[in-house]
Amino acid sequence: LKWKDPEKVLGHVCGVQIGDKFKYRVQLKMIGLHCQDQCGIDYANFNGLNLAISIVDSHRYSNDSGSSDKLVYSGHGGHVGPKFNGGDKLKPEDQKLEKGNLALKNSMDRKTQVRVIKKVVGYDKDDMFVYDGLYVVDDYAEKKTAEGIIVFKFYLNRIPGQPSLQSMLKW
Amino acid sequence: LKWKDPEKVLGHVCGVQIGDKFKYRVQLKMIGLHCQDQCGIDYANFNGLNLAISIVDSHRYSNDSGSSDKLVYSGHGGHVGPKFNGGDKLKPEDQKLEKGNLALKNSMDRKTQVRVIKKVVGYDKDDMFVYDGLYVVDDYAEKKTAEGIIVFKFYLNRIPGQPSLQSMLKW
DNA sequence: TAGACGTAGA
DNA sequence: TCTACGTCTA
Repeated sequence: LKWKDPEKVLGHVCGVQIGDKFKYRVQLKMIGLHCQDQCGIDYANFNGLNLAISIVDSHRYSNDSGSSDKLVYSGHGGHVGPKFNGGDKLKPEDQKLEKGNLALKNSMDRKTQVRVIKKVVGYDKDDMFVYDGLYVVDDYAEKKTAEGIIVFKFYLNRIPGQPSLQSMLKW
Repeated sequence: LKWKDPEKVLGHVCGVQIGDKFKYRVQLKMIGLHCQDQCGIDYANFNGLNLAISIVDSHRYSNDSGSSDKLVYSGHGGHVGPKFNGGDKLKPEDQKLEKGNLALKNSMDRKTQVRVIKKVVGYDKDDMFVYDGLYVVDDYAEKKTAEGIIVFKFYLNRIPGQPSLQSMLKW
């Protein structure tokens, strides 16, 4: 269920608070938080431009985030990341600035909000997807891995004024 | 939900008739017809011996069945079959007589019943999983593909006396 | 048709 | 940890 008006799609989802937890990706889809079954980057076409709507950080790629209000999110594609289906049997390839990667770049250009869902490992003996709130893509870079493969890195910053994930999670 | 007694596990499932249709694999699991999410061969350990319980023919491997009461079912493993996840990017390898393949062989030796579910393509504009009834594994062979890869073929025959799938499906 | 930061069982 | 005859979107 998607609309062409960014104002009705981007940003928070009605009824979902920061810290809300979900066990399955399909639940994120059902409530409209992240409308992709497996893909980490959801996006839609708004008046001819693809903008990112939400991303899920499941730690399948190497997203070395520093502080809690910064997030480094890897682009998708290229069979990058050690936990991919097919594992290390698939040869890594250059990632391309297309699909979700391009949408994230467009979101950077337009400074639009992106919802972030993080997979929290070992919460209450289980892994959970947790809504972390809204971020903005401030920068991106083409990195080269040790094998010489191009991988995109998107640098997101959490929009200030939101309650911290820690406080909402109540560990 | 599995028991150690083959008589309570093998054979028909209470309430499920030949020709019953299901859209999703998970439905087969919920009613106990085939308790695997993705794997085509379900089996369990009965007094130390793994026996096949049910198989799903989704046509991902090349199962060239002849008549309607015969079924040639390919073993699993080895990244065989053109419709595999990862597609043709994964190198095919020899299949091994283990897991589901071994269970099917054991079922052959013991002449135990195996439930068969077939994916029917284009039924009522949709693909459906249809319960086809009970078969027995009569033979198996190690085949070599054109690339020299070992693939198992299990030759199953439908147990006589069951209503035909055609008659129960009411095309 | 191919790709995707899934998911459960062995 | 790895596999597996899935399943949806683009």
